[in-house]
Amino acid sequence: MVRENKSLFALLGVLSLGPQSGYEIKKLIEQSLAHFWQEGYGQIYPNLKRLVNEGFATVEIQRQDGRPDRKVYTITSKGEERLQQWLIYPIQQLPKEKHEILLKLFFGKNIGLENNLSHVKLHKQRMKQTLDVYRGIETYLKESGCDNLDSQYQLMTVRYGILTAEAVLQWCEETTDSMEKLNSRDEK
Amino acid sequence: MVRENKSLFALLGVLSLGPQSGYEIKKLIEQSLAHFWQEGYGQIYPNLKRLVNEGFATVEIQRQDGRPDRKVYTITSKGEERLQQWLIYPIQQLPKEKHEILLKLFFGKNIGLENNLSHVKLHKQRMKQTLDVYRGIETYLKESGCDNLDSQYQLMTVRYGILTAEAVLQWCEETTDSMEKLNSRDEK
DNA sequence: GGAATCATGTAAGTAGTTACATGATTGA
DNA sequence: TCAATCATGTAACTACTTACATGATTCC
Repeated sequence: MVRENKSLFALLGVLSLGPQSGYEIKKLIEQSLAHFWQEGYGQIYPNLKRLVNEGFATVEIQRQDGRPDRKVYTITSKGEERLQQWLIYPIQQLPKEKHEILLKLFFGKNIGLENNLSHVKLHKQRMKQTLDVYRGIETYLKESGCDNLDSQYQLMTVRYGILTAEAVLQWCEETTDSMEKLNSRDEK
Repeated sequence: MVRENKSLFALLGVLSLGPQSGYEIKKLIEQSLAHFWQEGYGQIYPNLKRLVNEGFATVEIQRQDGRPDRKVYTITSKGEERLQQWLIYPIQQLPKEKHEILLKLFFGKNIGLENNLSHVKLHKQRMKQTLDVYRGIETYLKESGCDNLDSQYQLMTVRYGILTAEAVLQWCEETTDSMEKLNSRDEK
């Protein structure tokens, strides 16, 4: 089976929003896709080169005074077709996830309860912050872009982040309770 | 920053449950850790070798008639110490997730609504099946191991799977609704 | 007869991360 | 003066996936 390079499609997708440089693409991914996708420069620059080689994008070098040159990438119609093809193609698998906290908890018996508890507490704290960020984005998208189709789709991805983050917070509370019960049972 | 090889700790963790062969470790991971962790043979066998080289485990070759030899790995006390050290060490980051479905949805404007809708429907169907599996495991763990500490920790990891899967199903319904509203708005 | 299970492993390729290199400008 | 931002990229390394190789046994 030939593995498709998903980074390539992430880049094509971003370019479908408008011509941009590698640097701008990175920022956009960090700001808008971060909760479900991430790319480093080590992936972005070589893959942009590849997109141009294969005719899915074109480059134009822009001189700037005082600042480094920019290389602005534009999606071609061939690139748009390829993107649409991929967007329509059904997803083959549920994503494979790696959760360090669950790996540690699974083997929790090997260490004291307080140590396990502190992993959960830290996770909860981080999750709360993340949720706040998502809620901010949700509010912004609801206010600004009711009529904008792109905003509607972006809202759906943010809602995913919110609903799952809330579930994780609920799990943190439930798990804290379970651990405290285990603790009081031990003391007897 | 030195990256820690988490596969090594997953293997040490499994070995902390009892001596096992690479083949058995793979099965155990598929059965019990699958929803938050996965390892292929390409990771397992070379890493087991490494564990032995570094004194975290020992090997014993068991001859079997009619069947291939087994290499049974046993965790050493040095390995147990290393595992505990890692188990206690705080997690540095929330996991970075890559959700193909959200990546596709984010760029959903490029294709027709029905195409986006079918991604969500397929996802919902798969998620329902996954949830059923988790609920089965939950029931089993609750019945069998109330007194067993390992079961208690395993239950916490399964609960994570259940709560997040339920949230995702909720999201699927919400998203289906949103899309149908967009559709009827378009028709006007 | 054919598929699945038991059991070990390697090779080759793809993906992803981190650190390094450069250097001007802007803002606190 | 120090950090951040703008802007591009590579090299080295680590992680991960897939396919290949072997071969007996057991179950349908």
